[in-house]
Amino acid sequence: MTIHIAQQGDAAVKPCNHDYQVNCGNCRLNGICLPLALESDDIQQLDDIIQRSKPLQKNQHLYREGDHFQSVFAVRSGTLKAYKTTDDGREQVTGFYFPGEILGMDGISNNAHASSAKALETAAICEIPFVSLERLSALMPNLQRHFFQLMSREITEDQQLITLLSKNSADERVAALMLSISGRNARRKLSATQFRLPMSRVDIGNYLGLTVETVSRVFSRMQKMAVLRVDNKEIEILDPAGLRSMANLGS
Amino acid sequence: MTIHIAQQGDAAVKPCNHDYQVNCGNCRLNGICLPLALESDDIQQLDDIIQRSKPLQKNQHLYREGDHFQSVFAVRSGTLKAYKTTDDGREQVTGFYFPGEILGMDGISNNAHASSAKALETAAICEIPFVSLERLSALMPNLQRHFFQLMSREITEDQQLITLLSKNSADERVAALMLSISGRNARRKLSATQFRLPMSRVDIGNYLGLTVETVSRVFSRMQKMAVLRVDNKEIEILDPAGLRSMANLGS
DNA sequence: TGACCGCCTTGATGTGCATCAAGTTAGCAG
DNA sequence: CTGCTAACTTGATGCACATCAAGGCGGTCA
Repeated sequence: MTIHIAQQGDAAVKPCNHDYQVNCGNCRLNGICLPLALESDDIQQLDDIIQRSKPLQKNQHLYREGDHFQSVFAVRSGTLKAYKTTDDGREQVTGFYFPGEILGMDGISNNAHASSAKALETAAICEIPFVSLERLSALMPNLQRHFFQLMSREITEDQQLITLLSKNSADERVAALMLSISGRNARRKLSATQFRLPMSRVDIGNYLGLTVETVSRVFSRMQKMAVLRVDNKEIEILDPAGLRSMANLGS
Repeated sequence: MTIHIAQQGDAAVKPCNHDYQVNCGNCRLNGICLPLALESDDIQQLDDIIQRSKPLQKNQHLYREGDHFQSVFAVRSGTLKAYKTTDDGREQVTGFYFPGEILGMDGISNNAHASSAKALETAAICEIPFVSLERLSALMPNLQRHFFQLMSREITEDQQLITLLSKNSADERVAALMLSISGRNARRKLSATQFRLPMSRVDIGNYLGLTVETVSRVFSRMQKMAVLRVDNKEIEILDPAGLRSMANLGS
């Protein structure tokens, strides 16, 4: 078996050659992404159904509410936001998706995407055609189990957000989001205490059911309390314990 | 093939004889419940894994947050509420479950129930052991698909609630819940305009992120506007169009 | 370099719902 | 029936966050 190495001039014959060699087997996210819990033979099969197209640019849509549902997607790099548009034109951000996370599962129930997804920055995406995933799931119990678990996690996370929106103050909501992002960074072996927010204050507010002004004020307050250092989108968590107690979530 | 008819005296040998003859094939909910989209042979197989135990009394728990996850459940009669307890002891109701609906799917991700479920009134339940369901799903593509869809629907419904909590006024929230209950009644061929609320004002408020007092005031206001007739738990929708416009959801 | 624009911050004011408080009604046991 | 309790309603007051308004900062394009 020979391995084809990228060369000058390939671009003309192979679009997207810059990362054609990426696959689930060598992807550094495979410990947290869909291949989790699969044997290497199985990973190979999963890999065969996955499509990798050219990266999404900032603000490009991966799919839009109402689009025919065909695939779920894994984030390989970058960040996306999912959102619904209410009939009176307002937006509700329903989630942020970081590398290694799966989105699009809300489209399964009606064969149409229930929300839109757009890139907050340049993002590389793995597309997983759902019919292939179903076929494979029937053959690979571990994959079926894992996908059930992924959907179940989406449910529990939504329920967390419901509780947050319904019971927690502005301070608590923002603190909880910072902790969530911190934890997801840690899962990807990135710093849990220093990171750059990929989303705007508007998006944060929208996600947390707050206005921009309130989000901004909360950040200022946390900075004054020396819990966070905030420099525009750069965040440093100075006092993780303090932040956790502010979030008031316990778990 | 002989059909065994219930007789006096069976009780001694068969506990729970009062409804031992219920099965998915003859259940009047099979058009909206899990068996939906299955052939009758397949329904038989599904039926074989389903366990029907004696009904839950009002306020009894079906499962509690943290319990080991083994099964998902279908409601055959009665109503349940699912709720989480925050670490500071408060409750967050995450959903109400009516006949034909499935609950417990949030336990799949961690092999432990992420919420508690208790009966709001006497309720008959079908228990579906998850390992059996997985096994069967691998053999029956339609079942696998349908279960994926059910989980996906749970996700989209949670997202609806998120939007409701984050963007809508007290009036809109209550109106949306009334419409939701009305629609779910219609699905079960019951009246869409007259029904009895199985849950208390406290539960409604808790679910919608409001206090009891606010819920009560909204009901009074709607009654004054002749949109609803409210007599304690008895509800009559007098002006469905008005209620829809109050809910301000469009879809 | 300056002018524009999107994004963020900060302050002043307003309001929808929570909170507090005091009945009223329904269900139930005796 | 009488008394008890849980559930609900209604009113008065307060507050967290929205809204309105103005200004600062950073990036980009001519």
